[in-house]
Amino acid sequence: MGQRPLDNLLLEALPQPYRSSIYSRLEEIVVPPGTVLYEADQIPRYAWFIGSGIASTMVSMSDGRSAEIGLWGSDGVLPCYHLLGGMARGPARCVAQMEIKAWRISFPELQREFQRSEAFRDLVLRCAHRRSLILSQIAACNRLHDAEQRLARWLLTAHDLTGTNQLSLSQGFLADILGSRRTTVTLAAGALRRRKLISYRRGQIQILDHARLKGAACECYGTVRNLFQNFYG
Amino acid sequence: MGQRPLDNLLLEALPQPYRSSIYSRLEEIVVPPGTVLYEADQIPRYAWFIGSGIASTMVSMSDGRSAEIGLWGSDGVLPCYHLLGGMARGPARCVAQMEIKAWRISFPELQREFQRSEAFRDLVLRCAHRRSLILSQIAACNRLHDAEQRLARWLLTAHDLTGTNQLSLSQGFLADILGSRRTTVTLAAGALRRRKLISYRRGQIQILDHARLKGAACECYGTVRNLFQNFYG
DNA sequence: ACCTATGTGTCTGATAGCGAACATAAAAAT
DNA sequence: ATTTTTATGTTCGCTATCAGACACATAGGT
Repeated sequence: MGQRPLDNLLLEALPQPYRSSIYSRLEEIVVPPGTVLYEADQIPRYAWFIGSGIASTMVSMSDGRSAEIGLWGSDGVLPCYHLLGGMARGPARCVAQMEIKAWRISFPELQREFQRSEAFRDLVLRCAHRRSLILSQIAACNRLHDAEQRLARWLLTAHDLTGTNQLSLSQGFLADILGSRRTTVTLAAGALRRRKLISYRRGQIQILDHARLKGAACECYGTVRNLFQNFYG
Repeated sequence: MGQRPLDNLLLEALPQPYRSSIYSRLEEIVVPPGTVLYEADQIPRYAWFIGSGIASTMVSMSDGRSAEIGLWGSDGVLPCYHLLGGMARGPARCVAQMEIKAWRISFPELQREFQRSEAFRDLVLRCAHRRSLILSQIAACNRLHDAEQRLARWLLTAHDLTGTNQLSLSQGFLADILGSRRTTVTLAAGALRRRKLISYRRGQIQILDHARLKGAACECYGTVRNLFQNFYG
């Protein structure tokens, strides 16, 4: 298992010496779980390159209900869509789901870098490309699959992005992520625990059996995992 | 009401004389409803600039169920995500929902144009940007809103993209689009008809009262409509 | 006029999830 | 040690949707 290395795949894919010149302009920062990396409907202040930890992009409705539309780890840059062009406001906000170590930079400055450097732009475009395809799959998954399948998918993806089987998340937060009620998550998690695929206690979830948990997840887990492969290869 | 003009907003936003040189390399074509513009998991043969009509991008699961993840009219280029870079296979296929008049071009040729021309690339990036934001909203909508709200949203969006109140679609196809069962669509459509917001008969749906239909739709209609505004402005 | 495809209405029973309430338990704060 | 906050377990009735079946209506082809 072990923690992922503190690398960001996009930054590491940049050619030298350009990579070093970028790093020198980045601010290394550690933020606690719950930190909002950027807000919905606002121009983002910073762009973030995650080194370790995960963050969720979430869309909230006016009645307060919400659903996760993307889970981000140490690949890519956030918010990558907003770098592409035009007005930079979107319906999603981004929240750290655990302690995150990241490099950050003023968003307008990174927009200028996107215009200036073809090497950097190409990597951002690859990131946006993959992420759009992943989002496509998740959009359909949100409609077609039930809470237990989506919970299993989410746990496996979170494991892949963090390298740990131990996730610190309450069922209430998982309900926001999955776009379901807390009681629905409790039932789904209880069903997975009864089958000994996971265990949990008060905000700590542990994956016990990856192979069988994959069987409980919808096909979207595998589809998305394939899209994550060779992100910049 | 009346039909939309036979223009593609992206093409029309190109500066002259470059625009004319692009047009000269495009093939003008009319395709019937049901035509697949590109398949899932395959490298697309053509890129399409729609002039009139609408097409749906759909994701299908292995059990045969499917959901629409995007509705495309005379803005933009399809498949815009695949132009961004890297491997060009995605989980979505694209189907014409009515007769489409479009300009098409070999996909690899348009990829080269994307690399070559900054003016063209900028417009594609704006398209991909807006579309990613719209897709984000739809991904959450698919999870959080019921069939009747989503049906109302879809009908209004289809109207906005085609300029007509008369849509030729069976409830069976609407079920595929909305990711629901045909009987669920029948119930939702029946409820809207009882309130005199729409009328329909055998594959023909008509919007009767836009204002009140908007009231029956979820907030996602307005959110997405705002994102469509000033696409290239 | 007939047949056939397809679209629609409408039943069933079954299930997933909602929405709200309440009890318990564990951690955190004082 | 006590209080407060938060997380989880569990109940209830209710609704939306599923899954399957069948009847009927309509449009198109012959």
